[in-house]
Amino acid sequence: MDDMARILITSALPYINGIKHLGNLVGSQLPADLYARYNRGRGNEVMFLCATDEHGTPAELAAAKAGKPVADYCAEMHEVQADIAKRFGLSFDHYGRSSSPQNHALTQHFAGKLEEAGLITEVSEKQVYSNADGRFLPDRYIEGTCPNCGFEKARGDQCEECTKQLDPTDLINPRSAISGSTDLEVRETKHLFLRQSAMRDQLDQWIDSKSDWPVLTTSIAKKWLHDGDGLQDRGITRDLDWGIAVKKGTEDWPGMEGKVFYVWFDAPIEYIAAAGEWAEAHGKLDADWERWWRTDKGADDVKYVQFMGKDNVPFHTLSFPATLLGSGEPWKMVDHLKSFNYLNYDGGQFSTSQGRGVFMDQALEILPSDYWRWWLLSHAPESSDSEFTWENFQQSVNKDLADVLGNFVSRITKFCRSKFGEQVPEGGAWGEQEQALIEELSTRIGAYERHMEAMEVRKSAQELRAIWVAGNEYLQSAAPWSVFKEDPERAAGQVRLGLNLIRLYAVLSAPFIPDASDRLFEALGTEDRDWPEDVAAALAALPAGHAFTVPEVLFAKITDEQREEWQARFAGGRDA
RNA sequence: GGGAGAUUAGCUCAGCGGUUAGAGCAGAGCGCUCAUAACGCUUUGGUCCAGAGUUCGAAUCUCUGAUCUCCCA
Repeated sequence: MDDMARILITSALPYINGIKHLGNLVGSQLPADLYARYNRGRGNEVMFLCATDEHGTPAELAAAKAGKPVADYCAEMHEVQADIAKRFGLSFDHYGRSSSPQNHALTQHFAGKLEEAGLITEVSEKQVYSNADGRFLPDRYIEGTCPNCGFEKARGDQCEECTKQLDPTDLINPRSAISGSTDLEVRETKHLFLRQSAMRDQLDQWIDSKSDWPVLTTSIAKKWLHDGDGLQDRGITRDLDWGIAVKKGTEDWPGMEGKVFYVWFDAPIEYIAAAGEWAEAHGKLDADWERWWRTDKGADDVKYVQFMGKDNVPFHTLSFPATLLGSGEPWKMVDHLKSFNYLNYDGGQFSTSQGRGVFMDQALEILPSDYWRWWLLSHAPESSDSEFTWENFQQSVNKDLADVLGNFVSRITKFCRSKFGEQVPEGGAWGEQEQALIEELSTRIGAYERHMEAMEVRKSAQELRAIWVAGNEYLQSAAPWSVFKEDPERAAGQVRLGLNLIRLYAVLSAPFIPDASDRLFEALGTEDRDWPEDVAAALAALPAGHAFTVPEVLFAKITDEQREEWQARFAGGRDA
């Protein structure tokens, strides 16, 4: 076996204002978890990090709507999201918060380093201030009549009716989208900009060095780098209360009093800060997290993989790298970047605002997480958008989980119990059929490993399913229920192999369906979760005489009645 | 307005220059009876969005167009 590899995995940070839907889940956190669990299963050292993204105007508004101080609101919502993530089996080593002290310090540190490197400029801007709200309003929180088409609810950044891009000052009868107040004025305010334009060549070279990235990813980055005037500088501060105070490291930043960093700047830095939070939570030293993130402190042999939705690619290929490279410090940069398309819901989009589709908490109310994990991962939107329909969900889950895998476990354990009792029977030797099975499994497991390592999620699922099917094919052709009548000893050997197949399946399936896998290990009375480097040896792991119990139904089927009920319930309008 | 992706069997998708285009599900037939009316075997089913071009040869490359989705302006 190869030396143990070290894998750093991050998934895009979910925003704090509400529970995410299944489309969000399958776009980053779930495949990241699959990859993390697989690598742990292979014996690699894994650091899997995620966090809630908590700053910005939407969080403030959501808190105000809930009638709570924003810090309290975020703290509560973080707990809610962390709890749901845990119940979905997302195996983060740490699930942090972008509002953590670690992220405050690190964000201010990066800003200071970028300033030292001459990559920060101060720009004076005119922004709309609402006297009634007592705050500056981001462009999209100003509403008015579109000067182009007359649409009355145009936003300050764009008219959704005629798609014309607008400046807030273009609007006729502008008003605050928050309070409706028309008592608005334009005020001068100063902001810091990150000079991404000055880093274009450096970023370009870095992208060029990633020859193994998908064209989809590099072409998006290249377009941003070279289109028009090239990569634009971006504001990294805002006039808000909720956020990370603008400082140069630990020192004040003259002229920036009362301002905070813009959420896009501090959010990706939380990937790193989350490792710091992990260290604190586990009583570790700084060196323990720095060996994942600082190439001068041990991270030079780390493989770093990011998971995200396609819309997040520019941030991860340009903005965040600009921060890291610009600091002049030896931070670990991403090695592989896996992005996903969108999952649609029954002929339309999942919609958080309209409550259309299934949200993570609702999903767990109606079925265990493994059902969702299996369907979502085996239908992950990798090459294009994919679609969730209840019919497809019911069919796939019933066939794959209940019939192919669940029933396999059931038939072999129950047959053994009735003929040999609840322990692994002894006697019998492997013949041609068994050798053929071992060969097929070896080939298929090899393919499964290659797909997993390439992060080909759907193909991995297909191969795993084929591995389950191989067990049914073997049983069918070996037919121990017939053999038993003439040659009980030979049947015993076949059953012993079948029971060992269950353990093998529990090991291989754990990344997809961890809870079911745990139940199988429990029923088999073993904690031997070693990856099958040698299939023949793995199929002898449970020796004759080893006691087991027949597990309860592993996956109950989804009935037509259930499907119809859920279909109606989730058609639109999250029950408020 | 610019860019990207998609369009292959009823459904969900592989295949991305080389024999008669594949898988799973659904449909049909047969077998088995250990099992969650489960499993196995066989099988029906396709102008590979349209048109033009390159090539000895195209689902696969090029161009044009259509439809859908997303991103950017």
